[in-house]
Parts: sequence; C-alpha cells; structure tokens
Amino acid sequence: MTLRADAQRNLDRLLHVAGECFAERGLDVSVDEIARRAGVGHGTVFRNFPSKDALFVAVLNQRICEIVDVARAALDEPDAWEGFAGFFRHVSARYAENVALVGGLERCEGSPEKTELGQAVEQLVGRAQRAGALRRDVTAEDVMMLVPTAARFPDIVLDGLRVA
Amino acid sequence: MTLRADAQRNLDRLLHVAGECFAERGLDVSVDEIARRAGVGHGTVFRNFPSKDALFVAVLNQRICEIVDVARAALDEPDAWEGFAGFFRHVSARYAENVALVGGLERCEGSPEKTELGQAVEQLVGRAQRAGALRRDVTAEDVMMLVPTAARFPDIVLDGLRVA
DNA sequence: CCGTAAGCGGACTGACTAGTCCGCTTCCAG
DNA sequence: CTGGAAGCGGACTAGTCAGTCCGCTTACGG
Repeated sequence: MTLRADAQRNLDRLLHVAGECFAERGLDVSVDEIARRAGVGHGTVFRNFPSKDALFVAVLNQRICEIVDVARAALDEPDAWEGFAGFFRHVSARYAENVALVGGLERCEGSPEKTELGQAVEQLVGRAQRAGALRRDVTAEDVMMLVPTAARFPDIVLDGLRVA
Repeated sequence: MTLRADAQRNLDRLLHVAGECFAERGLDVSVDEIARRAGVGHGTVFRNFPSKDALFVAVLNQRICEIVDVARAALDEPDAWEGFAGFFRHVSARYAENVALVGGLERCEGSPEKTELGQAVEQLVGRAQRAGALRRDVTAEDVMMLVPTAARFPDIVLDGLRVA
C-alpha cells in the first residue's frame, strides 16, 4: 500500500527537517517545532511515527546507513591505516559536532542498521590492528565513542590511536 | 547577618545533594527531586537560590574551586609533564564521567572561580609546552574540553597530547 | 520560658510537552 | 467530474516543570 503523493512529500520533508533539528539540539527540540519547521501540523508527525522517539530512531537509522556506506568504501583503501583514519576523519567531521546523534546510538541497539555498522567498523579496526598501525587495546565501540571528540581534535585523537 | 542553625544545616545538605544529583544526571534532575533527596520542601531551594540555574552555578563553582587547588598543587611537581599529566588524570577521573558539569562551564563565564581555573591551567599547560613535553597546538581551553573523553580513554588522550 | 522573627514546605500558577481525536480538506481512480 | 477514502491539523488531555506565596512551625535571645 502506497502513500498519497502529498503525504509522501510531507513525510520526506518531515524526516529531512527532523534530521536537521535533532542534529542541532538533540532530543530537546519539541515535536511542535519540528512540525512547524516542516510546515505540517504536529498531528501529522504522530500519524507517521508512533512517538517522538520513533522519529528520532528513524533519523538515526538513516544516518547510520550513510556511515555504513562510508565504512565499506574505506575497506577498499589499500593501506589499512589510511582506510581507518579516512573513515574516522570523515565520520567525525560530518556527525560528531552533535553529541545527540552519536550519543543516542543506544536507542538503535539490535537494529539491523546498527549491527551492520558494528560489523563494518570492526572489520576496519581489525584490519588496521593486524597491520600493526592501530593500538590493540581499543575496540570498535571505543572508536565510535571517540568520534565526537575527534570532531574537535582529530589530530590528537588519531595520534593517540596510532601505534607509535 | 548569619543563618539560623537549622537553616545552615539545610543549606549545606542542599548543596551537597544538588552536587550529587547534577553529577548523576545534569540539569535534567528536577528541583523537586533535589529537594526531596535533601529532605526539604522545594520552597526552601528557592529561598536559598533565586533559580535552579543559580543552584547549578553554585555547585559548579564549588567544584571549580576544588580543581583549582589540584592545579596549584600540580605546579609544585618538579617534572612539567608529570605535573600536567597528574592534574589531567586526577580531574578526568573525578569529574569527567559527568558531561553536565564540564559541559556547563560556560554558565560560569566571567566568574572569579572560572578565571582562576583558567589561569592555573594555562600555567600548567605553558610549563609543559616550554619543557617540550606537550603539543604546542593545544590551548588550556582545549585541555579542559578533553577531560570528559580522557575519563574513558586516559591513555589515548595523553598519548595524543604528548610530544612524540 | 516566652515572644517573635526567621525559616519552613506545600498548595498554587503558568508555561510547556507528548500524544489523541475528530471534523474538515484534498487527492485521485473510475 | 465526482464520490469516497486518505490525509490533514488544531483543539484537547494529562503530565511535568520552575518558580511564588503565605499560614504554620521552630529556633533562640533576653
């Protein structure tokens, strides 16, 4: 069953605007404000998503999918450290200014998107460690937790991660 | 003019409990909960502080004073890097699990406590940089922003800060 | 021991929030 | 063009929060 054309347009705008709002101010933005900025009534938000949280998770899963693509591409980079560092820089630069999105990752625990991301990052991390370039006392999860900091201090974090 | 004995007791308990509450959950704790945990009515909170924010700032300033003491002590350490690293580890271990306290530092901008802290940290940072142990592209402010991350990954951050 | 001022706390207000519901509008298949 | 279903949005509910206010209680100086 497919959406009516106007409904689809609204849904698209809603997701897009919600992404911007959550990126700016995390879960503190009210549904009303998201709806207003998307040019719809807030009833429309709840027709598409059962709760504010569900909307947040939907946005988060979108973003995760994008990161997964970047991680997979990084695996094609011949040099293991360069692949890892490139992925890390890219993700940090794009997402980490917003703690809310990375910090809200726990809400997707168990989702297929999150699992995929975990696997992709583990591959990147494992490969860089096997190549002797990345500290061994660091897990894929640790790496993701370092992303917000790396947005501000990429060199410090990467220096700290690299084997001397 | 001095407080009545019972009022002083309540104020002390209030500040202590507020410190615990804010440390656990940041500004998300309600005034009601703080008052309940301190065993007072919430009217008492507002008699002592004009707003929730003022209470938060009071707690923050207390903490800042404690950190200033640690920073001054670290200046007595003969080795510049050890002094800096010791201070950094100490502060990270004690405060950084709570983003809210460090993240709320901006609310104290311009307070004497904050200024003192800034000066003390600048001295520590400057001394370590002059000794050639600490990266030169890092400011005292940067160092304070790295504290929360260092709580989780002290070695990574310190490695990242140290000159190779 | 007592009068009184200092202190107390809980009822109250107003602002704001997530989520529901239903009468009205708009799209689109036939 | 048109009937009816899909979609819309705003009024409404229920809950939470910071902050006010005032009648009652309690500490304490004399």
